[in-house]
Formats: sequence, structure tokens, C-alpha cells
Amino acid sequence: MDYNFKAIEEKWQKYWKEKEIYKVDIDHGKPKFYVLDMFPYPSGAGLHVGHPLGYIASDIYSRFKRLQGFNVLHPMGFDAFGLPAEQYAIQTGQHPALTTENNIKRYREQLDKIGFSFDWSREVRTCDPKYYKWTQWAFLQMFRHWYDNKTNKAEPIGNLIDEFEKNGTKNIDASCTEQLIFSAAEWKNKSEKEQQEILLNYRIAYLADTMVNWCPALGTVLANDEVKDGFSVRGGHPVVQKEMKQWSLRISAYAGRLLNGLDTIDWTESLKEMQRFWIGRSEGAEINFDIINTNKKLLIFTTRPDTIYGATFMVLAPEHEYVDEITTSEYKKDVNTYREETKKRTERERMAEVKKINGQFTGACAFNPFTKQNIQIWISDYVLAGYGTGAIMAVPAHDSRDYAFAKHFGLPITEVIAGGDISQGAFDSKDGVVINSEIINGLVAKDAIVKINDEIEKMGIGKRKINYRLRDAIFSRQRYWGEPFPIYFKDEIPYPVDEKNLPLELSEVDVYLPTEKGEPPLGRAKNWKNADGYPYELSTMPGFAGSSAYYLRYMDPHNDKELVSKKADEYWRNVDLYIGGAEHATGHLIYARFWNKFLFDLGLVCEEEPFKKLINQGMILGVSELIHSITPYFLKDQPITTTYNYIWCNGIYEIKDKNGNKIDAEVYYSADMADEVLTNLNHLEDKDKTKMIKFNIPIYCTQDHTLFDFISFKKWRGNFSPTYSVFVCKDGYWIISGYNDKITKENWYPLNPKNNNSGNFFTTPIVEKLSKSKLNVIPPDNTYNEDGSIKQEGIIEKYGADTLRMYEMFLGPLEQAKPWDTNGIEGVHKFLRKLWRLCHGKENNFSVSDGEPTKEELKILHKTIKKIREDIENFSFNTSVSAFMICVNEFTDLKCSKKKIIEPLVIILSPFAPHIAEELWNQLGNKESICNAKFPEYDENYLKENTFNYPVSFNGKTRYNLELPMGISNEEIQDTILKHELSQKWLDGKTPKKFIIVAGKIINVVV
RNA sequence: GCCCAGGUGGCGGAAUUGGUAGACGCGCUGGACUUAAAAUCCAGUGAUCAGCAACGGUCGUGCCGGUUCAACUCCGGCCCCGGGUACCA
Repeated sequence: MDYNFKAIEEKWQKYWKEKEIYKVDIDHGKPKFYVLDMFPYPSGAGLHVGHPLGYIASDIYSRFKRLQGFNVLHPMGFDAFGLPAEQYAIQTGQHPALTTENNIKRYREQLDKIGFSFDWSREVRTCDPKYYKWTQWAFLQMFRHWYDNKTNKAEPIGNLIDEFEKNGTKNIDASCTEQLIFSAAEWKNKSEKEQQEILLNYRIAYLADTMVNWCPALGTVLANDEVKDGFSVRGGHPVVQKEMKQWSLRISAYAGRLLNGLDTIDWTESLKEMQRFWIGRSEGAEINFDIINTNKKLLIFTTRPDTIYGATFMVLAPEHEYVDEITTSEYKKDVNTYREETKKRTERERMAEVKKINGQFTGACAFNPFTKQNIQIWISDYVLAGYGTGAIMAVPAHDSRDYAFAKHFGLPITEVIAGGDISQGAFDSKDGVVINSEIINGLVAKDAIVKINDEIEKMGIGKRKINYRLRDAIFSRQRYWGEPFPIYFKDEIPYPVDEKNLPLELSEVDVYLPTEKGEPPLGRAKNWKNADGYPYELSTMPGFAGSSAYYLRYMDPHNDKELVSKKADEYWRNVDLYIGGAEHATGHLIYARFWNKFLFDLGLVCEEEPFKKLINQGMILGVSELIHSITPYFLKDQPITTTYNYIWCNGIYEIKDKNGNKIDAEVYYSADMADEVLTNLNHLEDKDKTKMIKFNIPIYCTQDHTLFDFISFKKWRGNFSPTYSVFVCKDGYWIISGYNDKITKENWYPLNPKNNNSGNFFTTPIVEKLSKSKLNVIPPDNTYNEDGSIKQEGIIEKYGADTLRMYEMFLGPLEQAKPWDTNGIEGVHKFLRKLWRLCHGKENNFSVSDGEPTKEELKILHKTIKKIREDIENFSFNTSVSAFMICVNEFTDLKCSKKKIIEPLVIILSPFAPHIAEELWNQLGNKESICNAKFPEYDENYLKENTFNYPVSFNGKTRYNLELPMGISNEEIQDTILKHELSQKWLDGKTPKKFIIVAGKIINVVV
């Protein structure tokens, strides 16, 4: 073999490791540069080809910066707490710490094979107690602080207590859950418990009632994506919305700063836009409406107080605390029915179904303080409890949703802004003059808002208000595999664990399931209480807890005295370049910014924004395979006789095999007949409840969109599947039975034994993101069967890491999503071989010559240096790979392998393909690693052109090309064009109206 | 639904500021070398019409319309696909 990538890559990976080439320390002699990747969650499926995409990009950038003389911090670690490990633990009984450890080992092995320049001495793992000590520590700081709107920062809770003792709430302007008013005397008269409850109202980490997806059958809270159509995805159990006490972080206090901070950072506009929308600043007013026949006031928030004369009814979220109290006896039953229905739907479903108008009158009315009319109070799905105050004044003439609602229920519509046609639809625009509105008539909306706000404040019924959609982050998870809260409860009041007792380590449990009482798994732990016998919190922290400040730990990872030392923080400051997926836009990237701002308020970090520049790598999409089944509803004994005449229910119901024996089975349908099966169902009773369901199955069970390895499918289904699985094909059916090790070989039952042909069971392919949850991951390296034989050959083994690195970059623009497809990989590999051959000739002897390069050769080299440099700076790595290919093709054509050309070429290639570059660098006689070389500068003088081959167009259409010297005048060009024989045809005897000449670009003749 | 991104040959993509659409690579077709294969090299390759020929014509960047000497690029409207939508990470 000429280019022996295997030997080269192993050799240099070993060398880099032994010489600690990538270890960095604080070095005030060099400018720092901090390049960070979003660290991976080590799933059991291993690293897939999507992960390295961003890592390769950041590695190229890191190596480039290093070649430019920067001291580059480029660390890596693992986001190791999370749901999948816990699910696996539930299924197998293995401790998640153990499986996580194994997964990390596998990830590390895979990462090492790709030749990244990570400084592994700085590795962090979020599940390591030495690490989560600081996650817990930060949480305690949030518990011990409150947000003062006057100083606009977090302040110690002690200050607040002092103020309560002196003046009560009089001078307090705090971010809090509920506005409280009490005097100093009242404060002092409160019991300890009452005082602690009040403080929770102010703490940045606080306990509050929030809505969760509760699954009674599983005894646990589910994530939204674990719920579909009101049922749990696993097991199909009903899920309801339930109120539960949960830890929350008062991120809403930081909404304004999170919004303004966006203007100071170099992120893509689209990402900033997403965060701006997520934060959702809106200026408006809070207004109280009296509720008729009660002494209650209904507080609403509106951005359009100018339309208050058009407010003809009110709508509350079905969960609004007033609903029970105000509903009249006549409507109790209907309201309760409606609320029960709502409870079954997640918030996302409620938002998604705006076209289905529904709601319920409560029987109560409110008083519109401006029109002096009584207006009805309704409840409806489209008002969400978490937004604003959970109540709106509906202005059907000027809000589309209110309009649809009013039309549907026959509620009055009053036009108050001229300019639309309210018989046709709502006029939502603010461009119009106010009418039918007494005191603000004739004003444009903008002025009307000012005037009506003044009036509202004068009347004492409300005030101007800036509202943010950003909600406080719910910080409790009813799970085991996460950071324990350093909190114990005394008399139901939470108290912080003393900092010197951190970390509070996760306790062992017998099984990773909720207790019978429905407590989180930690409820099973023995002695889960402090030295005084007070019980610890049973929930754990969510996934984003550990990832919110990890970039700070990398600066000083072994410090057990501080989260990060001042020295390290002041040198490394913040992340200069952060690369990761756009799917984190509104999760991690907001939480981390919040977390950092909080630490900034405490003076612990010197930069207010953690990530200066951010690039989103696009997702690598893969092909997933879906299997078809039918919703479980239909209970009947059905003999399997023919494919179409009978439909089997899916689920654990009785079905008979062809011998008439009852079997306990689930049934799947081949994709080519699934629709037909569903159609056949239509004549059956209960057909409305029948639905086709499709779900992802592991792609390793499939081949060419066919389920081909039934045994591994059955193993994957595991305990979620009944004993038998029936796979119905057009020409027969397969029956597989048993669990795990006791799965029978597949049995094929053709419908017509004489015509025993295919038995192909088709699945439906779809292109979607590579993800463990989609079961479609493709690893970059070999995967092995249990017996040690190769299951699938990886790219690294087949082509080498340098090829993988360059190919992933070659796939397309970094930021765009692209499907994974190995078709083009040969071309990239060929390029590296070509480079090798350029330096080694046909005989594979290193043969680089010492001659002086020609002008032409220097031009190619400097053109490439310039291009590569610009491309790296623009993160346009796909075009760099093309440029390298063109360059090597050109030198091959010129048979140029001069040292003065090859040496700089190898340096600029080294960020992309470090192994081959290091090898060639070494062969060129260099003793030090190429990592310590200097990135060459290009010389503009070599790039100058004397002539330009102009495209000549007539009326914008290119007709011919013409080589002209650079720098000649437009008149000369015009003359040459007019005389040119090819021009005659297009001028057709006419005189040109106009010449457009862009020097060095184009000539256009307008005829 | 809402927010964000994207749509260019058979495929991945290029065209960085409105200036030659299809760079580079894959695939495919034909050829050279070879006993043969692999490897390597050479030529062709958007569609279509016409032709003995060619620096031939026309069309062509999701769809419809607009601005401009000139539009993949800018503007308006629509369609499709992907991500997120607050407990997947």
C-alpha cells in the first residue's frame, strides 16, 4: 500500500499523546483563544457520524489558531446525566453510573481515533461528584440570592431579610412569584415557617407549584416528547396535567439582560432572533377588571390597551385559579368537563390546534371599566396559564384568535380601529385611527396607547407593564440519574445543605423506578436524610444543570476550592468560539447565559456573556425506518388465515396461529400493505378509534427498507413486547416468539405454500436527524457482533481518520443540515493518496526536490493559502477541501514536488488532515510537531493577473468571451467590442444604447 | 399553529458584495494501460431543439409575480422539507 493511513495515524496519535502536544496552561506570553464544543451525551449507541461534524470544524479552527500563535484551550468532556441511561437502568437493572462509564469509554476510544487536539487533562463529566459539587454549589448560591430590580442584579437573601425587618416590603422591588405587601412588624410576627415560605417567593432557586405531565400508571412525570395524544409513548398509559411542587430557577428576572446581551455577542442573527422571540418582550398594560357579583378583580395583560373599548368578553386559561370560584352553578358541570378535556392535552398540542375552536362560558361576567358593559367570562384552551396572567380581554375585532372565537360562539364584535372590514375578519394592524372609544377617538393607535395607559393608571385599575414570555426554568426532575439537590426539609420547609458538606452524593437505590406512593426513585434510598434526620429532596436536577457552567470548569478543572479560580477565569475569560447544534438555541444556550450572568452578579466570573461567537453546525440527517401497526382497541380472537380478510389488533390480545392455538401477540404490517389494512378496517365497528401508528425501529434490523433481522428487532422490543410478534406481509406472515436469549428462529407462514417466495416485510424510510431516539445512528468506526466479528466496517478503518475528517467537511456547508451518504468518500480519499504520490512518486520513495518554484507554482500555492485562510475564517470548510483538491491536481499536472511548495502546503493542510500532514512534515526533515509550525502568509504579488477573460453579454445574456488586458479604459473596451466580428450578429445593425463595464467582472451591451 | 433555517444536474454541493449558473467530488458513458482485475490516467456528462459542422438556438437555481442593463442572490405572495416549541440532550 502506498499511503498507509493506518500506520501513520496510529503513529502520530501515539506521539501526540506521549508528548502531551495538546496540553495547555496559562501563558501570559501568548494571546488566549478558547474553542469549545458542545459536549456529548454518551449514549449507549456510541458516537455517530453526526457528532464529529462540529468537533472536526472546531478542531480545524483550533489548530489554525494555534498555527497563528494563539494559546488555544480546546477541551472536551461528557454530559453524562440523563434519561436514556436511566431508562436503560430500569430495563436492565444495571447502575447508570456503570453503563455511563462504559459509554464514555467507548466515546473516548472513538474520539481518539479521529485525531482531535483536545486537552484531555481537562476532561469533565457532569455525573462525577467532584464536578457536580459545583453544580450543587451554584444551585445553593441561587437559593441564597434574590433578584433586586433596583440594582438589577442578584443580591444576598440576607439583605432582603434585613430590609423586611426594617421596612417590610415598602422599598422592595424584587423579581418574585407573587407581589407581597407587609410591614416590618408583620414580618417580625410571622413564624419561622411563614418567613421561610415568604423567602421562597424571592429566592432565585425556589419551590413553586407547576403543571406537569403526570402518568398515574407509571407513577412518574413524563417529558412532552414522551407523551403523544394524551398517552405515554412507552406503554400507552393515559397522561394528565397535574400540579406539582417543583424547584424552579427565576430566569425570568434576567429576561431583560438576556435580551440586551444578545446585542453584544457574535451569533447568527437567526439564532439571536430565536432567543429574542423566546424571551418575548412585550410592552403593554396590566388591567384589573371587576368580576360582577363578587369582590374579585380579574388581572389581565394586554399589548393593545388602545382596543379596550372593543373588549367584548374575557377568556381565562382553563387552569386559572379563579375558574372554580367564579363559575356559576348552572355551568359547573360543563366547565368541569371542559377542564378535564384540557388536562389530557399538553401545552404544545393546545397551541398547535388553534384551528379547532373550543371553549366554555363560566356563567360569570366582568365589568369593562371603559364601556361600562358587563362582558362574559369564558375559559378556553387558547389562553395558556403560563403566559401573561393566564387571562385576556378579548377584542374580537382586532385579534384573529379572538375573532374566530367570537364568530364561533356568537359573541359581540365591536370595531374600535378603523381601516379593516370586520365582517370579513379581524383587523390586527396598529395602522389605523381609533373609533367608538370616547376618550381616545381619532387618535392613531400608538398615541391612543399612551393616553389610555395614563388613564388606566389615573383610575388606579392597572399599570404599564413590560411582560416577558420567558418562563422560569423548572428545575426538578422526578428521576434518579441527575444531580441531587443539596436541600433537606424541616417542617416541609426547604433548607440548604451546608456548603462544606458538598457534594451531596447520589444514594444507591434497589430499582430505578418511582416508589409506590409516586415519589421519585430517591424515595427508595436508605438514609436519604441529613445528620439530624431531616429528609433530603427526592427529585434531581435536569439535564441542563450540569451543562450550564461546564465551560468555566474546563478553565480550572481540578480546583476543589472554587468553581473556577480568579486567575484562570481572568486569563481564559470566556469562550471565543462555541460550536454546537442549533437545537440548543432556546434550551442550553439560554440557561447557560442566565447561569453565567448570575455568577457574574456574584463577582465570580469576569465576563457577562459566556460565548462570544457561536456557530451552529447543521445536523447530519440519516435515514430512519418506520414500522407500521394499528392502535390497540379491537379485542377479538382472530385466526390468521389470509392477509386481508381479517385484521388483527395490535397489543396483548389473543390471536390464534394457523394451528388454532391462542397466542399472545403484537402485530405489524408491511409498509406496502399497511394502508390497505387500514382501509379494510373501515367497515368495522369502532373504526373512528382506529389509527395507523408508525414508529422508529433500529436501522440495524433493516436492509433496503426491509425488516430483515427479526431476532434483533425482537431483542430490541424486549419487555415492551408480548411473547409473539406477528409480521404480516403481502404473501404471508412471520411469527417470532420469546424474549432476549430465548427467541425462536423466525418462522415463515406463506399464504400460498406453493408460491413460497419473498416474505419481504417492508418498512418506510424517512430522512431525519441522526439520533439515538430515532434509532438510526451510523458510527464512524467498526461495530462488532457479540462474537467479535465485524458487524459493519467503519470509515475510519476503511479510509482513515484524515479521510473521515475531510469528508465530513466536504459534505457541505457546516451550518446546513445534510443527509449522510458515503458515496463521495472515495474522492476525498483519492485526494489524500494523490498528495501522497505527489511527494513519493510511483515507487513510493519520499522524493521532494529542492528546486526554486516557478512563478506559476507560486501563484497556485499562494492562491491556495489565501483561499484556505479565508475559508477557515468564514467556516467554509467544504470549499477548502475543494481548493486543496484543485491545488494538488494542479501540482500533479505540473509534476511539482518542490520542498518550498510542499512544506507550506502541508502546514495549511494540517488542521484538516493532521496525521498525513504530520507524517509529511516529519519526512521533510522537521523535528518538532507540525502543530508548532507557523501558518504561512500569502503574497498578493504572486496573485496579480495581467489580463481578464471577459464574458461579453448582450442584453444580459453571455454570448462570447474576450481576453482583454487589465487596466485598459472603458472606451478601448467599447471600441474592441464594437469591432469584434461576433458582436455583429447580436447588434444586428443597431447602435448599442448603453455599455455596462465592470472592470474584472463583466461587459454588458444593451441593444 | 408559532419561531428559525433550507429548496440549484442522477447525487453532495460551488457561485464570499446583484455580474460567465453547475467549481470540486461522486455516479454514469467511452477510451488508454493490463492475460485479467484492482489501481492509475484521458475524454464526455443540466435539459431540449437543430445540424455535415460550430465560439449554434431555446429553456433552466421549488412555484407565481415584481425591481434591474443584469437576479440562485433583492422585494411581495405561495408550496414543500428540516429543527425548536420550555421534562430528549
